Amino acid sequence: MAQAQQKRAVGRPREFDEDAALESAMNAFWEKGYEATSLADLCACTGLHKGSLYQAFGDKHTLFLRALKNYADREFRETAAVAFEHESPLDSLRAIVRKVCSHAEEGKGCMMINSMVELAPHDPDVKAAVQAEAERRMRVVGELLGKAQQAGEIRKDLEPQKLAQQLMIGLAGAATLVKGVITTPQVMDVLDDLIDNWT
Amino acid sequence: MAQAQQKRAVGRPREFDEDAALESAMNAFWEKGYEATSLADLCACTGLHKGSLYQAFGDKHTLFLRALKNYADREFRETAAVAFEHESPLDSLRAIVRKVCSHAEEGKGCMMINSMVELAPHDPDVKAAVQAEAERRMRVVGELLGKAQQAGEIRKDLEPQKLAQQLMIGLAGAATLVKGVITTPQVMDVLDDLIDNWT
DNA sequence: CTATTTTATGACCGATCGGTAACGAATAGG
DNA sequence: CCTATTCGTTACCGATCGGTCATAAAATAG
Repeated sequence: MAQAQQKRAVGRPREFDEDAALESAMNAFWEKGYEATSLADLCACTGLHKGSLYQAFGDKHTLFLRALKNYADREFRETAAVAFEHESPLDSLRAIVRKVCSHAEEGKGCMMINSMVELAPHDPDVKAAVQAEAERRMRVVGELLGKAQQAGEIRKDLEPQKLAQQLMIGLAGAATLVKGVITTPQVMDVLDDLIDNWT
Repeated sequence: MAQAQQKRAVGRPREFDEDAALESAMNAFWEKGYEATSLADLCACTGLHKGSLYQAFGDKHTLFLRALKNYADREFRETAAVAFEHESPLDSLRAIVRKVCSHAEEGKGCMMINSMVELAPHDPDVKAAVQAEAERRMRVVGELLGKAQQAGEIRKDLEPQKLAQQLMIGLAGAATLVKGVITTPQVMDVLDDLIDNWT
């Protein structure tokens, strides 16, 4: 395993950036959902042709799974980064809430939630991906809640596990309701109040 | 305007029950969403043919709006009924939570939430319907919260409006997460804890 | 009876769906 | 140079999409 940067391809080289194409596809799926995004849409937003898409990513379903994974990883990375910019665990939790809410732009919501609602009950692959991501986030949030409790920032009579579930449900509801019935600032306010109940 | 029960139709009489057909279509949309439910699916679950469907309900989009309205009205009716079986406003709220959670069966969720996530950002009609329904529910929940506060069942330092928003977000999150990452009993438990924080 | 109106049925429509095959262009190894 | 291999492009595939239409059946009105 010599070099990873200069991939010594044998045939004709790629003329497009695979990551950029994946990013475009991800945004299309994020905005319109799986069923409503056609191959024509994907070709339009990536600038590629069907053949290239298939050769690079496989069929629509496979491409969607990669896009979803890409979304999950990037959001997790960014959220974790934000979380550890603060000394106080509680401040980190509040920062996470703000980050997630601001990321769930109005009209787009959270791709994870969107996919869970649209596909999870009928698509085992999506369900597994969503469950894995939820578990990962629950772990991080649970740890932070434990630390916050240990630091005396949260009442000791509350179970961290329950609080983590409460927060996850709150975030999920937020990502849902921003799609039509409530504004992002409002939802942040409500979640802040929710956390206030724990102090 | 004589009689409503015996409709004196001039031509050939309907051979199917319109309400039953609407109910079947509603369940199909509820379970699979708008895009993923084809006309063929609707014909299969109603037992009708395309032509009959069109003549009775108009196109797919119109039928969906009627199904959504039907869902909203029935759920609202049932929820309101459950709410007023209790003397205590707080008990009514808890009953509403249980009702909504149990109605949002695992794998199907809540049709209102499903539609909001899938369509609200791109479909003005659905957005309006969802907003109207959210407003209606907020009103009921807000009233109950006010009464509960007045009855001393909820702390007086909390704003009913905020609590109503918290509950709506919680219910939305619940209806979302039951589709893959959490069970109905768990979600009920968490929402009960949420309300406990208010007492 | 005939005429009219409404329904049920199935054939049919163009458009679009996701996916594939064929072929020329561009690179590397020899 | 030639060959092998990969990529970009285009044409094409059958299936399905939502939606319409012609026609026959079933009722009432006269």
